[in-house]
Amino acid sequence: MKDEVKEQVTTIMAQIPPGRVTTYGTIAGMTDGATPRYVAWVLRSLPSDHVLPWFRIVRAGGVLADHSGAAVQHERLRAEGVVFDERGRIPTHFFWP
DNA sequence: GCATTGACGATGA
DNA sequence: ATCATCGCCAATG
Repeated sequence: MKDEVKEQVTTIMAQIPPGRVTTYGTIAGMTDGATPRYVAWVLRSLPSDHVLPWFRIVRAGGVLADHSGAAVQHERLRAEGVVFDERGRIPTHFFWP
């Protein structure tokens, strides 16, 4: 059921350790039947008062996702201790799992 | 029910 | 290395 998958996505998102990031494809692979697009849709559809670390989810290769809050996300990750290289990418060292 | 869109990913030029 | 295209799947109009 899709609600189950959405719950899996939110659960995995909440399990991301601080100072680490993960990708849409990774979450999609952990869940059953989810796709990166679906994960993205879940994040976008989250309510305003969510407490999930949505800013820890980036695109494949460690590139920030294309959304309006990318700058905020960058700032948040920087506050978490994540380091971006000069090309705006996150080293694989910060990837989770 | 069909067409468009989207916080993506992989592949090819 | 960058840019362009296709594929995926679900939601929305």
